[in-house]
Amino acid sequence: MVLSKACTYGILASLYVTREANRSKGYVSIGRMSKELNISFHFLTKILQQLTSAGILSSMKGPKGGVALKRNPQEISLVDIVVAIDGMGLFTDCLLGLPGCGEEKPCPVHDEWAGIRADLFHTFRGKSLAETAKRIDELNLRFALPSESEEGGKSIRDFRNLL
Amino acid sequence: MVLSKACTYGILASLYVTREANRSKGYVSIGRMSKELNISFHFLTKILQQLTSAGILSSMKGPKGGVALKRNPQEISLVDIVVAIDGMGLFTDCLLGLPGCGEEKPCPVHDEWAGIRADLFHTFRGKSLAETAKRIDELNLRFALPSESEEGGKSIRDFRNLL
DNA sequence: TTGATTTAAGACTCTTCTATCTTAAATAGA
DNA sequence: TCTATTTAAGATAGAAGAGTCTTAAATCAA
Ligand code: SF4
Ligand code: SF4
Repeated sequence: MVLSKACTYGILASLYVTREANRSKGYVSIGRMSKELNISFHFLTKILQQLTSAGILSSMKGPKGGVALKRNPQEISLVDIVVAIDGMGLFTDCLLGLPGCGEEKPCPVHDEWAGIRADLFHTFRGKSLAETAKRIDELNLRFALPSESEEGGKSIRDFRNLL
Repeated sequence: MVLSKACTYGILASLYVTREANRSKGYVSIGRMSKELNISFHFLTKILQQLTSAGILSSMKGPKGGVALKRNPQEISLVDIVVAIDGMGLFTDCLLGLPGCGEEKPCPVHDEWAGIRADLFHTFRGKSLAETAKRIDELNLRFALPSESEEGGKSIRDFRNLL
């Protein structure tokens, strides 16, 4: 998997918080978020703690507590979330996992992977929480996991449109 | 990690076999290969078994036994190795891991990821074992893991050249 | 102040990936 | 045929990721 589950959930949760912030002031309840996104409450809590200690979210305990964006959602990019949870590895590691990766002694797929890797980085870096959340509303995109009942859907794995 | 360790090793081993095939006829010893690539013998054996049952390699037991390419190395692409070991997931799965991924109900990063995913596929698909092995010789590229002694090198993780 | 609510933190379980070890089967060569 | 060599196959173990559970600490409201 390219992104860890934790990272995926972190992105979805960040977008959720961004949208809620547009609707009402105050902190967003993790319990409510976990229900709406179909993510395990305790697992989600752990992930959000990472984002909190990374300075992306702030949190508050007690009734009316929860998490909130610490900075302006236009200034937070998806790469911030990814790095906070999965680290920079995706954007810096060798595709073949060879230590000492680099221009001096590249492996056979270096040039191509370096380009794709940079694409990935720039894609995530160019997407702020604010505009991504906005696009969700405009285009009615999905960003929650499927509920137990609609699990039947499975992934569409269409090999042909890649050719 | 984008590719599993097993898949990485499978690619390196395939390239090794391809190069050996240019030098001498017959089967390539897994024991010798594991030493030169610095990959655990038993683990490598298991991976090569996958490639054998996938029809990419043929194998022979006993003295002078080993593995050999079953088809012409110009007709085997890196995507064949990846798919045989890691499956098609990398080229078909959602980046966010949402089931039901697709055009009908895409997630917020669909368009970008679909493009990058396709790039990855075409890159691997466009690289045959033959030409990749050739490029290794021409450009003196690396394709083995570092030995225990040169482990010091570590990965170069230069954040800046991505910006 | 008291109690209900909510996040924080850490221990714990479960699964998957990585790697190792043992035994069996096949082959070449003496 | 007999023996050494080499891959095949399955059991086992270790590490990391994913997910759960319990207890503690902070906060609000009555
Ligand atoms: S392609 Fe470049 S970055 Fe990837 S493993 Fe090879 S040397 Fe490293
Ligand atoms: S970007 Fe497309 S492929 Fe990736 S998770 Fe979203 S819908 Fe699925």
